[in-house]
Amino acid sequence: MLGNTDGHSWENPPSVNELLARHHIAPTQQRRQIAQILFARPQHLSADQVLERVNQHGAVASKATVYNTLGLFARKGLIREVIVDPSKVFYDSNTSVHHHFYNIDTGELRDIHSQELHLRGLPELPQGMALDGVDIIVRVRNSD
Amino acid sequence: MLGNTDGHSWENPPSVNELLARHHIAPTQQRRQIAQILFARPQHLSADQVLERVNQHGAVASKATVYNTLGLFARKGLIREVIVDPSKVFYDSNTSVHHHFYNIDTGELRDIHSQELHLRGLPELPQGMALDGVDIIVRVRNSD
DNA sequence: ATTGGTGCAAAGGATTTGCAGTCTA
DNA sequence: TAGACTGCAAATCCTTTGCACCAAT
Repeated sequence: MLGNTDGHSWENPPSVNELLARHHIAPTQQRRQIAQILFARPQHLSADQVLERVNQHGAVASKATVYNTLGLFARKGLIREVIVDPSKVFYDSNTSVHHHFYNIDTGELRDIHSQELHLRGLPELPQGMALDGVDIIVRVRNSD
Repeated sequence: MLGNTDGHSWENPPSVNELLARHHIAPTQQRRQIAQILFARPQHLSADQVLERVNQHGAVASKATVYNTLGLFARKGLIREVIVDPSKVFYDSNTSVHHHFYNIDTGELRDIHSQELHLRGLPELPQGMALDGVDIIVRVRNSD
């Protein structure tokens, strides 16, 4: 795979500055740092985890800024919100089309590549509605 | 359709007492009332909406009891939790296999019948995991 | 008597908000 | 200097918990 839908390749990732520019987001210190963490590799992080990591080596961003930034990135299409757990939102730095395994025992989230799972027959949308996205979540639990 | 997976038909619904008995749930006043509301028809309700409706004609159940009861019903398989909105859980009184449209503008949740949408190639589950369920959420927004 | 169920209020946790201070063009 | 961004603390909202009371076996 050389790239994804509206994005970049993970093999040869653009700089964070370029990423932010591409999505029309003003590059501030904390936005760059947060993007740095998110786009180090495809991953699923909660706001709390991002907050923790961004401040791991000294204070960089406040809680409010992390929430604001993640919300902004999601609205701008840089990252994807994954809603699988009522208690917190995950942010997925991989925006290519794919789906998820969610382990309800451990809270672990794993990708399902889009080739592994296909939908047949998306029903027509109700009047006056536009498609925003399709989420497929395969919930699993530990079988022991 | 005469019935659904582990359940009952909506054309000829069993009494709430029978429903509770079938799922090994002790029939108390408030559980009966809550079931009454949920199973009046297939629908999607938040805990708050259930609380509101159950107490519409005089106090019947407290907030804690509504939450406890909905959690219990979900664990026992009487209803299905639908997680589409980070801010609240919906409870679906229709437990037959089906999926959902979710309007991110209005918060409205609508069924997609399982015949309208099929999955091809459920990937094999990771080691030591058992399938719990598959949720498909088609997110839509108002196109105006 | 013991077990389970309920109600109330308080606690909890994730997220948002208000607002003052900062930065940058 | 205006407009955008940040930080802190307080506020909010949904949900869970602790604990005393009540009901049924």
